[in-house]
This record gives sequence, C-alpha cells and structure tokens, in this order.
Amino acid sequence: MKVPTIRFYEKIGLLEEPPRTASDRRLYDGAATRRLAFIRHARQLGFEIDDIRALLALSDEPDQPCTEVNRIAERQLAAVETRIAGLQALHAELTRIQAASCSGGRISDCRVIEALGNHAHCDGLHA
Amino acid sequence: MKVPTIRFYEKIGLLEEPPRTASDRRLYDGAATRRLAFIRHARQLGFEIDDIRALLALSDEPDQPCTEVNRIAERQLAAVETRIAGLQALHAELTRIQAASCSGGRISDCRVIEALGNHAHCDGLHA
DNA sequence: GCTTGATCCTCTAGTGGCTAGAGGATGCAT
DNA sequence: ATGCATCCTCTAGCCACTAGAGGATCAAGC
Repeated sequence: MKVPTIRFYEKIGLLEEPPRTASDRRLYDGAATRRLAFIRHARQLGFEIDDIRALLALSDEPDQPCTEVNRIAERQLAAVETRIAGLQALHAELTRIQAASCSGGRISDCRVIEALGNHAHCDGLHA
Repeated sequence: MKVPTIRFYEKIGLLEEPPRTASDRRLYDGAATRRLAFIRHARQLGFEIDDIRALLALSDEPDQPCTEVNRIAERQLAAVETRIAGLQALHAELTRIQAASCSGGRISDCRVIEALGNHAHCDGLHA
C-alpha cells in the first residue's frame, strides 16, 4: 500500500489523522495499523470506499447486531457475481470474434473489424 | 448511448466533427453512424479508447494486413480472462467469509468483520 | 398562431480511487 | 559528512464518462 494512498484515505476521512513526531511525521499505532489493514483487505475484495466507511463505523459499535454487516457483504458478493457473469458473456463474444481470426488477411476482409462494426451477430449480449 | 458521450468522443478526437444544420445541430450520415456503432460495440466489449482509436485507424486502411487487429483483440481477450480469474478468486473469498455469517449475532463476534480485519485466512489470494 | 415539452447547443465541474510529480525536510547508515 | 531513502505538502492527472446550468430550437397538438 503506497504512502499517497494512505494520505488519500486520511483526506477523505476514512482514516483518522494520526499523532505526529516532533518533526511532523505520522505515527501509526497498533489500532491505526489494524484499521489500515482492514481497509486494504476490504478494498482488495472490491468493497467500495463508502461500504468500507460503513463497515468501519459498524465495527466501532461492538454491541450492535451485525445484520447490516451481513447485508453489505451479501451485496458485494452479488455485485461480484454480476460482474463475473458480464465478463463471461464478454469472453464468449470475444472468443467468437477471435475464432474467425484472419491472420495474414487484409483489413478489408477482417472478420474482427467486421464483427465490431456489425452488432447483428451478438445474440442479445448487450440487449 | 447518451448525447454527452458522443460529445465526449468528438472532443477527444475519436469521432470527427460532423457537419451542422443552419441552426448548428449536428448531422450524422451513415458512415458516422456506423463509426459510432463500432465504437459503442467495442466499448461494450471492454476495449479501451486507445485501442478503439487504433482499430478505427486500421479499419480506414483496408489494404493493410490485419495482424495488428488480431493482436489487439487477443490482448483484450487475455485481459478479460485475467479479470475473470481475479474476480473468481474474490468470489471464493467472499463466499468463504459469508459462509461464516453470523446473522443475529453482535458485531463484536462478527466473523465478517473479523475476516476483513484478519488477512491470515486468505491463502495467497492477495499475495 | 401558440403553447408545450423534448431535444439540442455550449460549457464547467464532478465521479471513484487513486497515481505522479514538484520541491523541500528529515532520518539512518556508512 | 555524505549519500540516499523516506517523509512532508501540495497540485494536477488518469479513465470514461456523467450531471447540471442556462439557453436555443424543433415538432406536435390545439
């Protein structure tokens, strides 16, 4: 995780401003480090900043039920599934286009260019 | 495809400025419309603007061989495959986290929050 | 002819999540 | 004492749009 990213999180209020040394350098204690690890992990899992903000706020209230936490995680799982499905449809069409590959031919006969221009072959992919 | 998007393509030089009516409205002929359809389709397939720019330039030179076209399409296919693989790893981990769902429990015992904070369980996913 | 509502026109600014770079100060090892 | 990595602040840039202001024009219905 790069330094400017941490600055960025601080700026948008995801991370508290840490105390400083005499020469103005930031000092992160164990809690701050854990919070940062939490954020990094959640980002790697594709959670949006706003979701992470909510999750952090929730994790600061240990006595609340974790209904909302589960809701956010479920939503994220569904979003990932949607994205995978979309990409797989994309993959299918790109493969179809590539299958008609015309290596060595001229562009005027190129099936790839033709397929990109002619939407008719895509059965409902982007309907 | 929204109007501002077309303006945007015009601004970045992906689309030529079309002729106008007396009252300054843009007039798109068949060729412009086909070009726009090409761009839209390529975007839906995830091609980046720069790739589309290259593809359009290539399609304007019908006598060139289509080696480069195939190269761009292959690169795009590989990129999609990489993204799918990444998302599937994500999906696996989110599912794992969700499996330990704790609906009704308190946040202090929440496995989701715990899993997000504790990276140790992820076997090499974000290594 | 007149109103109404949709569409178009130009323009600026904002989105998300960083990343890059300038220009300088500090810390740490040799 | 010197070199070099790292930190500091700040602005601006990335991608591919999207939103909205403030106005002009058009086509349809009455």
